[in-house]
Amino acid sequence: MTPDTTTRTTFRSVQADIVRRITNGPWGPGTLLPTEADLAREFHCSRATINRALREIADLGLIDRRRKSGTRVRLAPVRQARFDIPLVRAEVEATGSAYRYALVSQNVLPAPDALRAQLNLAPDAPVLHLVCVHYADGAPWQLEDRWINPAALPQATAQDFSNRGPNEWLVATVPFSEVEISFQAIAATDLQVAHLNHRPGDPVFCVKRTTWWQDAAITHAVLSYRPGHRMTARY
Amino acid sequence: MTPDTTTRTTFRSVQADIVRRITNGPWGPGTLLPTEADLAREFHCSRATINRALREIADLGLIDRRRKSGTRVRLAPVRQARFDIPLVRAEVEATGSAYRYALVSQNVLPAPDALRAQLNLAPDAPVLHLVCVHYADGAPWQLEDRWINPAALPQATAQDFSNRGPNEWLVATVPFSEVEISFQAIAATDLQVAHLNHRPGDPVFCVKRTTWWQDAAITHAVLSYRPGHRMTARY
DNA sequence: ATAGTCTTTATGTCTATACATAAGGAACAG
DNA sequence: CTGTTCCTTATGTATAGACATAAAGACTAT
Repeated sequence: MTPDTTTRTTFRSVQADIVRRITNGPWGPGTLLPTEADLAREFHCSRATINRALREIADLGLIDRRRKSGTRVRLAPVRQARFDIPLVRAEVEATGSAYRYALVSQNVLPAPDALRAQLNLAPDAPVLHLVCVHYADGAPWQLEDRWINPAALPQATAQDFSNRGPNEWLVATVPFSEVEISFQAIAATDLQVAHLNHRPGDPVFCVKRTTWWQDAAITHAVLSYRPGHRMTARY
Repeated sequence: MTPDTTTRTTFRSVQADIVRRITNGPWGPGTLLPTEADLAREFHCSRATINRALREIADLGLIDRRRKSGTRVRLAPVRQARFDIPLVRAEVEATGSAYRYALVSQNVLPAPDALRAQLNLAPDAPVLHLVCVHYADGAPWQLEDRWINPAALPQATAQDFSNRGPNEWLVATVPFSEVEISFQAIAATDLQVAHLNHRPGDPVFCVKRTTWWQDAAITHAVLSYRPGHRMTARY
């Protein structure tokens, strides 16, 4: 248990040791940890090193830190899963498949009520609606049902999306300040049946994403995947 | 553009400024950023402050940092979504609902082939199989279909799960070194129809989680949710 | 009791400095 | 031309010391 003094103390070794004590050692859920100063003395290192170790452990969700109260092991460790959200092109090419893109439709129309609420648009505000399909080795991979707010992004209306997906154009063009992303299972609609090899009512894995820039909603997209798609993370 | 010198320079302000320059300013994709030393001079702060700001921006996935080569804005920002994975109890109580737990069945049986592959078990290895339901205000919220490897966790067989969910027992009892978690949409099976208010074939949002401790598979769980469930994150 | 104020304390952050380490690039040898 | 060695450089990390800040707890006046 005595820290090694022959090798240089690194924040990673401190971190690993503390995590060990929390997960299978003496510091069970609810335990109040020693202060940074005490730990620094114990590990023969500076407080900054302890601070960094503890800060990262807190990031993982294992401990809670509060000024004056100190550092406490969480009762229920709120572990977080991190999912990479790549561009579809990268996602497809990562599987070793050839990527192809196709634009299905593009038009400007008054915003449907549900979308108006989601993007906080004025009544009768026009929106740009795009439907496109992303293919992996010729088979449909993802259907992109996208709405862009032309009030926030006037250039979008004049843009040509026949060769390049709107998402690729957006990430390269528009900064964003906030994104909300949600995963859910829905029953296949006509659009998904027509483009994704689904049968009507099939379970479809779907990602809905809304993006804002400085309090203005930029775009909302419904990305639905081919049958059997999973989104995986390890930690 | 000149940094503010009247107020104290904080790594957060540096960070915000640099992110601004990347997202809507002069530092487009592929740009090589000035070195930490140069930025420290520009922002009138120490290199440690710049380092922390850049390190966190790299964590977000906006930039790539390499020794000697320097810091470069990523071509395709690999944004990551972080999802909290709370205990069901916490998840339900966070919605303001009353949590209730029920054990549906508990028995030891030979592992089905698919599970044997997933957990890397010996042929005919026995596993503990549990089915339980988590309720929010009396309505079913989540169905937990869990398999525990008694070879890795002998105490599990003797444990009483009638009042406390296996997940709560597991997180409080077993450390883990690795978790794989995946989200997908499946068609409702008999089990989900019986316990979750689904109709047969309905789309069900489902989370599959496998947990290892020191190369031994501990447990595998299929968590399926009530109709309409979404998993949401912002960043 | 109760509300407001002060003290104490643990974490949060910044600084200056030092050394470690990965990796690009130049110099060199074959 | 090709591979090896060495130098240089940007990031990575540790340290001591200082001050900032949130918040618990004590103390005080009503």
